Amino acid sequence: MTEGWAGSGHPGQGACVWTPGTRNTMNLLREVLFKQQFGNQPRVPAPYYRRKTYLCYQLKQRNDLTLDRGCFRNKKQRHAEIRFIDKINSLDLNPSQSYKIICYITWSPCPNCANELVNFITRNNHLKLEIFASRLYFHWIKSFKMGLQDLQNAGISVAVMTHTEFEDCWEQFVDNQSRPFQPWDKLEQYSASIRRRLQRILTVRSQPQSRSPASPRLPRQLQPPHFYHLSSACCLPPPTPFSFLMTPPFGSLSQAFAVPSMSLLIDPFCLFASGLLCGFPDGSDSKESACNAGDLDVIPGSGRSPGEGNG
DNA sequence: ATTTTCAAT
Ligand SMILES: [Zn+2]
Repeated sequence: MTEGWAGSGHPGQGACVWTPGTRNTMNLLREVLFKQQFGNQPRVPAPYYRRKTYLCYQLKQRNDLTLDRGCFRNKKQRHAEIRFIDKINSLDLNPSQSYKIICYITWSPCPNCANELVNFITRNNHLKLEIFASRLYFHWIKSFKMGLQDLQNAGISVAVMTHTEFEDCWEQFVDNQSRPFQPWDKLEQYSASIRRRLQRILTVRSQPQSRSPASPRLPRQLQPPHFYHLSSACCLPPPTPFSFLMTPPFGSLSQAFAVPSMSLLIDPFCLFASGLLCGFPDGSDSKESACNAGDLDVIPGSGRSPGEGNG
């Protein structure tokens, strides 16, 4: 029985499974697909294509023996991370044995998936999960940043893919024709920039009110609740940051559940800097990303129109 | 130096 990429048609549409002991029947990623989807360029190189989410995982024993590996893409609304969790759960791993799972993912997890991953790893203390993301998914939106923080607070290591991880991914998951990994232009430079951005996100800023020097970091149980768990719709990124300004009524979204406020979903500073809005009463996330321009902290829409860069 | 990103047409 060959369990290959599920889904409609071409490889890369669904999941692939590799079983130890047998021949490697896992459908490998094609080289172009790997470079297109795992590429960490800040913008998609021309000609345009859409960068989707691919998750490649390696399940390892304590002695570094790989027990399982596979690659997932989302299936409609079912994100790759959820399919990955389902897959690991289906393996019925021995709870008294410890495992390590390495994940290479093109986009970092959304808030809902981060929440599910936290629940998953909390229920499975014998698993050590390491996530390497090539790019940060909506990294300027507060709920997405909090999701990444939650991952780390739950003991899940979150890092940005470097040459080492790209190379390992190339060797483990790509139909590489036995050729060595050849990095694309400025791979390390892009990786370093994204890593700096992730560092800023994962660095818990001290609360302006609580200045107790004895408690540098609150335990997870005492941290304020987040909003993304109310509905998966909360983690849906707005099509454009200001799309809600253009839709006359808020419509079904606000009726379905109590959205605290749109300002909670978007970095206030992003809107503030855009000049469209000003005077947020809750300046919890203001001041951030004002400096460090030239990194990923640059404010979208604050400069000239995109696509009109250097010339 | 930098976004349009687990689409929907
Ligand atoms: Zn997700």
